[in-house]
Amino acid sequence: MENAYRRRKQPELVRRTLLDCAARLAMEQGLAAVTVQAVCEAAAVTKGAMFHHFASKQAMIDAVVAELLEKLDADIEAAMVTDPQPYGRFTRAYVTVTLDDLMLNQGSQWTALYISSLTEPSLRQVTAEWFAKFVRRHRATDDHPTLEIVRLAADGVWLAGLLRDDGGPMPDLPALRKRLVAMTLPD
Amino acid sequence: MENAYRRRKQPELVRRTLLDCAARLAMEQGLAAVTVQAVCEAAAVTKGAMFHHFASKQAMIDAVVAELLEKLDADIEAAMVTDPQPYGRFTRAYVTVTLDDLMLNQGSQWTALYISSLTEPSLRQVTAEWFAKFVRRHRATDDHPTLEIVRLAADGVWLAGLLRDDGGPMPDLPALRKRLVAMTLPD
DNA sequence: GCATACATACAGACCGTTTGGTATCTTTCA
DNA sequence: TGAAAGATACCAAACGGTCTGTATGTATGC
Repeated sequence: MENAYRRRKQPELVRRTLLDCAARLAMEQGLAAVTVQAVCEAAAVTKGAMFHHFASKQAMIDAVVAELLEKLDADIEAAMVTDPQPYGRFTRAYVTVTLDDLMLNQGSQWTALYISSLTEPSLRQVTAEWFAKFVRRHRATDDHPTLEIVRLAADGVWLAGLLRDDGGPMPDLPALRKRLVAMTLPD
Repeated sequence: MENAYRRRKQPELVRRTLLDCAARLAMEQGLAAVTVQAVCEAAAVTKGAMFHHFASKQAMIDAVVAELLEKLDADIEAAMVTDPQPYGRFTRAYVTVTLDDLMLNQGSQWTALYISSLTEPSLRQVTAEWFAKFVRRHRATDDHPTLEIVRLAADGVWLAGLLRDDGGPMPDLPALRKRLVAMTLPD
């Protein structure tokens, strides 16, 4: 994004870059590090540009979280369509998507941001609704107490992933995934 | 804490009040709301007083988190000494302390703060070490994969507790507690 | 009377946001 | 077809506010 002033205009790219930089900052240094200045500096644009694309800083952060939830949405949906077994289908998808993300990209790309969206009161409601939507939608196939425990455990893995880089204990993910998935299958 | 200037000096009380107010702010409005000004205002003392008791804002927050972890420590230890069954003793204590806290005080007193201590990079390491300490210490009795799943599920309940007030789905805690504890017992 | 426990006042940095201007892009219409 | 006109994209600078932290003053407690 060099020589930004006189270059060709590329609004879509700038917007994307801003969102990506904001997400990266939140993940690597916490939500507190997501200042307008820091994001713009990382994206190599000025604050004016940022405020052209987003009405406020909060609007930008909201957009980041919304994108994150949409991505999770899509991943879960994709995992579900290939699953022939109805019982526990959503729970299985939830587990696989969660653990696979942690296993694939070392840096646990979304974890910190996702958890951050829970601590910030302004973002809590969005995530709460997103989550409630799923539970409501799949009540018919995923209502068993054991399945709930599996989902809660998957959430717990998110947290463990946060501490991973700081010497926190990290479970054997492949084995854990296997075991959790097994728990979602009917006896 | 009225008439602060000419009242009797009570350093211990002031320190306590500051810590309590900082914790309350973090729990109710998120860690971002914990500014020196806001804490001092809530405690009805001046910044001078606060900086007399704590070397920096970060030192104060560290103290809050340290207290929280100490409290958890004590609660877990207390739950363990009354447990005759060695196998899974720590995991059982972890589950009961976690869920009982959420069940007892509606507002999930510590949840938000605890999660914040995971999100904020400056606090992560302390919590990671605290957690690793436990796992290390009780490896002999709590190393089974099922026990790990139970602990992860308990962590997941922390997260669910965060979303509770915003309409997020909340599990039936007494039933869940029963079921998780049952999973920690040898067959 | 000296250390401790505060209050007061202030400094300097950084925050999100606004403003005003200058590019580039797109549409319109002669 | 192309030039004028308007909309959009972006920069640069500055504003008011709030942030943490410091320096200094003043009371209390032993």
